[in-house]
Amino acid sequence: MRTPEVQQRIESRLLSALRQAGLRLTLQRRAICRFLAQSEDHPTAQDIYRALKPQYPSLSLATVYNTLDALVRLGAVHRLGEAGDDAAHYDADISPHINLACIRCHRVVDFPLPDVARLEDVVRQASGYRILGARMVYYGLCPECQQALNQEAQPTAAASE
Amino acid sequence: MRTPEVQQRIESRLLSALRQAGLRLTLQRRAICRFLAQSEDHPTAQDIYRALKPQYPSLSLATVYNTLDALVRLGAVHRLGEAGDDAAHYDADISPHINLACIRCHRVVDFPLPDVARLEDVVRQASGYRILGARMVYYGLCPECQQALNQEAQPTAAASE
DNA sequence: TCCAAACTTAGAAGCATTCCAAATAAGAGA
DNA sequence: TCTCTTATTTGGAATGCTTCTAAGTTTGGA
Repeated sequence: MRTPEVQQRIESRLLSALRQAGLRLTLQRRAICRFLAQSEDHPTAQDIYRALKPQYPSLSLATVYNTLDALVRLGAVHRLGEAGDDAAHYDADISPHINLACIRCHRVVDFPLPDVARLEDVVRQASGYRILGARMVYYGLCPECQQALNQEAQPTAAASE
Repeated sequence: MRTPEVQQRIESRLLSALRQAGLRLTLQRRAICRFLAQSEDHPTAQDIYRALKPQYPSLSLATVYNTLDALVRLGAVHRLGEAGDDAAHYDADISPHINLACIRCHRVVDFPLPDVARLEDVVRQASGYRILGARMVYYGLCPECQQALNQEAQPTAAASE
């Protein structure tokens, strides 16, 4: 559960990014930023659209894509492509943290990341990049999928229980 | 430039992964694995298809997708979604390394990663994941795009040169 | 050599994402 | 507060990546 303080901080950061880029803070953009700040998982454009449509009946899917695109271009939001489903997922938490991506069930869960400040400095100086955000991705099998794979391999032993 | 030894190692690893999974090593799959092992950048399915079509005229795009999907499911290849263009990119180098993703020009370049073995152990033990590969993603602006943005901001100063 | 299962192929279908033109709303200035 | 300019929203069409399907082909074992 993301604490209200964290939500508030993320929402403010997203709105600031839009404002500083000279973009207008429309009702729709505010709603999308608020939703991104609140959601713990990594929603797709469709997820956001479906969640906000009831409260904002005029909302268009194109607007969701436009806003997400603007936020990604500003570096305020990350676009994730590890999920096996074809839709892009978005993450408003751009602080260095680990994403654990299961290659079987395609879930992507967060994991706190120990200090990487030094690493970031090394990369910044050697590459010349202006670094806006970071993300460590480990690909693997989550505990549930490891168990499921074991049961698939020996189905009789488990079934005779 | 990827050294021939590295190419060979990657190609062998991909073929082994397919073999160990009980999948057949067809001519097409061998060609796709070889191409993945050789390409330094992060090709899309289309890139692979176009590159191999001349030499394998019967090759189908569906086969490319099937093979890539199999390799991703086996954890032998990573699917990247940071590129802003809509197609998924694939990376056969699953050793821990940094991807520098420019949010403006969408290029994704590799960067060698200092030792993260300790970090990986911490994550493995705390999460229960079976970790198959890792990738650090820094989002930011590459040197060229920083320069381009500066010129856009002060076009007259540069033009009066 | 023969067979069953796995694989490839081409094209159709599905769906995420982008594009477009008309309608609307934000924000600056009077 | 009112007006105006311009960015933005909207819905639907278009694009293009990816998946699906059925038929033909190939693989590897017996």
